[in-house]
Amino acid sequence: MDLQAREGHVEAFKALAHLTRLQIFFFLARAGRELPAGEIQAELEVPGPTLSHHLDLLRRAGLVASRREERFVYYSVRPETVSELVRLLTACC
Amino acid sequence: MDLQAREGHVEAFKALAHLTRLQIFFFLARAGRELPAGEIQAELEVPGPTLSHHLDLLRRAGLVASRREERFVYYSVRPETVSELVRLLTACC
DNA sequence: TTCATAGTTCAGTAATATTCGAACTATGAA
DNA sequence: TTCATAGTTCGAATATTACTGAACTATGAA
Repeated sequence: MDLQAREGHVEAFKALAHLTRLQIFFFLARAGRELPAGEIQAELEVPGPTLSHHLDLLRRAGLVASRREERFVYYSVRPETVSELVRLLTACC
Repeated sequence: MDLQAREGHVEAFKALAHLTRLQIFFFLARAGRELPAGEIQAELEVPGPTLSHHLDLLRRAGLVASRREERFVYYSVRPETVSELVRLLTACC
């Protein structure tokens, strides 16, 4: 196991290092399906621009995927990235 | 699995969300034993106060333990905290 | 004592992140 | 067209983190 700190890992941990973003991420994970941004907003009661910013950060970190369909933008977790973090942390201990 | 975002998880992810700290953490993990601060400093070539600051953050997040013995302060990873993160992330996907 | 070593705390500055109103883009319906 | 809905981008204020030289504490050796 290589156990090397890479910039990508830092970005992923950064994305999870904020309560609102962690809540967004877990809400998506619990849902087990893609959700439109508006449904996340209704759950977390955060202003639109703030939510958009957090979703963008999660997306750039590779933790969620986004897809536009008609008037909605659907977000979903990307399990591969999560697995990579699990693999990394499991290699530690 | 509860999959609830708690402040403690945020703190742990924050601690890992920085390249130097991730390097410190992995260096300790690879060592597989406690190391004095000076040995970490020799490896990472970071100024003393900066290293001290990062170690303090990792310690407050529960990711490492510290112990003074004579003139040295020994740091080691706390596997329980890492396991908790793994449990959390595994519950996602 | 005095000195050297190991590490931390202080304090000021620089850099990054967060927040969210206002303005914008995109899509579909009337 | 015109309007409403869904969401993003901009911009500027605020807040938080990061960095590190200087000064400090703690321990052991001479």
